[in-house]
Amino acid sequence: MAARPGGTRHATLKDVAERAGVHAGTASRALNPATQGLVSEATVRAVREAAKALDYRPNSMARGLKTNKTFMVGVIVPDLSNPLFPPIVRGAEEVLSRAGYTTIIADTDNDREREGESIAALRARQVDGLLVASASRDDEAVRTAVEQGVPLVLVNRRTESANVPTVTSDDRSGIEKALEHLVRLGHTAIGHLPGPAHLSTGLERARAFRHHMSELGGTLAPELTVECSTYSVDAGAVAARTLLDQAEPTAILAGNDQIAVGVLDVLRERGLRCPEDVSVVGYNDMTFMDKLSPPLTTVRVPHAAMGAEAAQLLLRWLAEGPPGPNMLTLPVELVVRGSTASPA
Amino acid sequence: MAARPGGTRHATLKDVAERAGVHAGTASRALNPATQGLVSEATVRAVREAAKALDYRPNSMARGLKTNKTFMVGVIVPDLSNPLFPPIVRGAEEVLSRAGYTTIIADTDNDREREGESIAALRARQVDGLLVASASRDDEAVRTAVEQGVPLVLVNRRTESANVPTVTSDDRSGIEKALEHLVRLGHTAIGHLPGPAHLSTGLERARAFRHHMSELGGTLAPELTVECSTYSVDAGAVAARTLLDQAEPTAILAGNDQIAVGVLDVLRERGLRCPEDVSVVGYNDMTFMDKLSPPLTTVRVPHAAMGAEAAQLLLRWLAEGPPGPNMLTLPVELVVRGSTASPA
DNA sequence: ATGAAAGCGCTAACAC
DNA sequence: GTGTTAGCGCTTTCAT
Repeated sequence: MAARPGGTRHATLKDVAERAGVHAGTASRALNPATQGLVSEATVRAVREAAKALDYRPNSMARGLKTNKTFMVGVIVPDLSNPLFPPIVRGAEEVLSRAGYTTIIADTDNDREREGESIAALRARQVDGLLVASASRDDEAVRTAVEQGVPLVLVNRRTESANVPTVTSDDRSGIEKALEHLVRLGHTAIGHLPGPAHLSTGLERARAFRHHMSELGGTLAPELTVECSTYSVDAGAVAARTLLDQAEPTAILAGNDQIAVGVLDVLRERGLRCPEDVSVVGYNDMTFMDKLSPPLTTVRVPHAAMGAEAAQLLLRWLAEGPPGPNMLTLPVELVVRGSTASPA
Repeated sequence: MAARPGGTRHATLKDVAERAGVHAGTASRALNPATQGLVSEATVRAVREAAKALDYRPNSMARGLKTNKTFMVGVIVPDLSNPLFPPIVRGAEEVLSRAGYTTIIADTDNDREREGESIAALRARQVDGLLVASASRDDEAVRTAVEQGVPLVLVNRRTESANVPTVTSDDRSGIEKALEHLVRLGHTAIGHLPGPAHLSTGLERARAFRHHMSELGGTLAPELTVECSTYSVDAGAVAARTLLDQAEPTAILAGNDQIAVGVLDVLRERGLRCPEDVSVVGYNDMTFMDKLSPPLTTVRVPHAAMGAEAAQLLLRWLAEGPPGPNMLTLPVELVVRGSTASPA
């Protein structure tokens, strides 16, 4: 080994056993809560004491090699810098760490290929399971992993490539609430800037928009919808310009908050006031969306809870074997702020 | 093992060796770039082919157990939901993953005790080294780890508890640039809301404030400085109220962007306009600070670069042994936006 | 150039 | 109740 310079060599189970005057096997039993009953109380005490004295830490690799469990879980996110994902990660991590699992985060940088690589790398590390927040509707990497029996739970985005437990939020109800709000304010020409259709959130919110618009009696002209190429401020701005060039919406429903920010920029750029000339609704309620000018009306998604639920599902899978089809949909909430008002 | 239901058993090196018609030891040599020269070219080809056919992935635990290296690095952050930290993590992760290292992130939730637990948990996982972004000036856990020879690099925050390589940004120059800007605009009564003094960023920026204020000839009354208990919007608002109760600054330098957001809230709450009545400067330039109203003048800190440099330092340590005293300070940049103007 | 064998630290099946 | 033993998958020294 590359000797840890000045480093203390770590105590091994054998060291503990010797100090306690027992065999390594006995020490193992004494330290493990599950097998502790098989050992005399005096021995348990002696071993525990020796362990404490030597500051013994079980070597998780050795244990993992033997038990074929690592107590590590991989979490794959498309972009950790997107404020949407840290809460998901933290929600998951809290649940997992309480159950003794360590979380490894992989960031795919919104790149499909890197998602595959991340899954492969994590599997090579023998993670016990995977939480995937980056799935696309057509996701080869997820399909493969699922086929190979990897315990895997999707969060935030669904896929059509595999039948796998998934925790999302209620996109239909979110869109419905947003539209109801706008229609109640008197809007009929409502523009929609959905996220990319290759992501479930993009497609499902777009579908929900069409469905509820016709139900609520709003205008459903094709030129009122412009799909964004990505969930970003820039793509939102590009789409907003296209929309405003080809139609005259009094309100715009954005695919997410970043897109909404892009919309606000373009409105300013064109001398249109929000909400007086055009109302804007976002989606997700990221941090600081209440500090924009005007504060953004948006749909609040319970990201931390989604992460936590997904982690629960995964833990159950790990403990009890694969669950049946399992689609958890968490409720969302419309947060009305200053970016929406009745049309002039 | 808890059989992976329907799962494919993973190919082992022995499987590969058998398929290639060689011994496991030979297969190992053939697959390892460093020892590949010891093996005939034909054998290398055969083994590589077998490995590919079986989709062989070396078991990192088995390897680690033997080599006493895990190729895992722990990264400890105080709060992943704070937009400041994801870029640091990503910067580090990119460098580390290119070198074959996997990153494990631990979130201490701004809790000293949890920092200690995280370090312990990561060490129990046999990480090869640690990147710590959560250090406090007086940090027992870091001190202990360093004393025990754990390769450890600090990023973003320094400590006085140990002599350890550290990558930060230039707080003094950041404060100086901000103050110069304000003084040039004509401000003399400049309030300061530094972060908590138990963090190096809090203390050092406070010191720099005093130093440069006296140098620039501004007012340096004690009632113009109010320390924030945490780096948060709420703590910033609390401190801002205190400040405005006891003094009449025409400009406020906030300890970071969150604090600045709290200041903006309080100004609004009191009917004071920014920048007409009070100018505000933040610190860090987090995402969306350019979308506030008014857009926030702030000091941009190269977080991703800091993460990357810290990772480099750690890699060097891992490869070549402990470096000497090593304090890297990255330059910062003042970003002037709409929240600063000349006093009325 | 390759096979044989030992052993990393741990757990578990088997003795006694 | 505790010692013994084998072996998880890999690397590496020692033979040959």
